[in-house]
Amino acid sequence: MAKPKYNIDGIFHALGDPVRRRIVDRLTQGPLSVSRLAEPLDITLTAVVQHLQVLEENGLVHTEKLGRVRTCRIEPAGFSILEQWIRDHRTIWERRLDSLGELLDGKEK
Amino acid sequence: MAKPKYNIDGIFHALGDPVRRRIVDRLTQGPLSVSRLAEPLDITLTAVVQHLQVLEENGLVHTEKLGRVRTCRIEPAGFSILEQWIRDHRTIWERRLDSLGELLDGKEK
DNA sequence: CCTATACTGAAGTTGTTACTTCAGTATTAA
DNA sequence: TTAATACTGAAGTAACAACTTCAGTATAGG
Repeated sequence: MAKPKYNIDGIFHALGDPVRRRIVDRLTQGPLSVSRLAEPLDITLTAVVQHLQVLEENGLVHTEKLGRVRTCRIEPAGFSILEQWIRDHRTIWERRLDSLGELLDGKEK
Repeated sequence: MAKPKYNIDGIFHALGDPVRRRIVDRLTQGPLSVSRLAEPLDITLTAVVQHLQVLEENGLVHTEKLGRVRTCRIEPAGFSILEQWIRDHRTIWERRLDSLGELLDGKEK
């Protein structure tokens, strides 16, 4: 599959899709094959593979094929880039976090 | 303008666009009017307003109109949701951050 | 060997997104 | 009161994104 680009643009884009975030969520509980990953998602295997490509291109997931099974696992690189972006920007909005408590309480995850 | 939704889906989508991130970057240095914001971006004013709508709908920017000028500033709410998402997921990939140093060194911002 | 499994790749469809143009409406300033 | 400024809104276009179908290929098991 394609090599990771590690740019913040693609990382935001990759994580902006709910299916891809769901894939990421499931992978945080351990590695899975493509077809195991696809089971609970009601889209075709092909679509899952396409999502995995996006995730892998952006350094969020790493996959490796052994025999006929491709195993997928979380790749921390992309997440670190994202975390770094947040860190770089946090100081600025932190100043205005004073009256934010009530907002966070009513948030959705 | 539209009211913020505060969902992680829209927040990732909003920040996935380089023009919108550039707007955010500029606003972290202080509030600006729509036309001042538009100056360095070589797209139409209308396009800038559309980007601002996306940012505002997702709680990343707040705008307020006084007279004929709409002033835009950073809104911490959306960023906090994002930060929370990262926090919720970080522990999982942290375990695999061992051999990551070299990756982060060669990264682009 | 033969069949099932686990993907892979190309190509097409549909909806969404980023952008444009153009024609407005308020404000402010002269 | 006129003209410039600062947006606003509707409508259209082009590119892209998410998905599908279908027709493969490679491996594993019986």
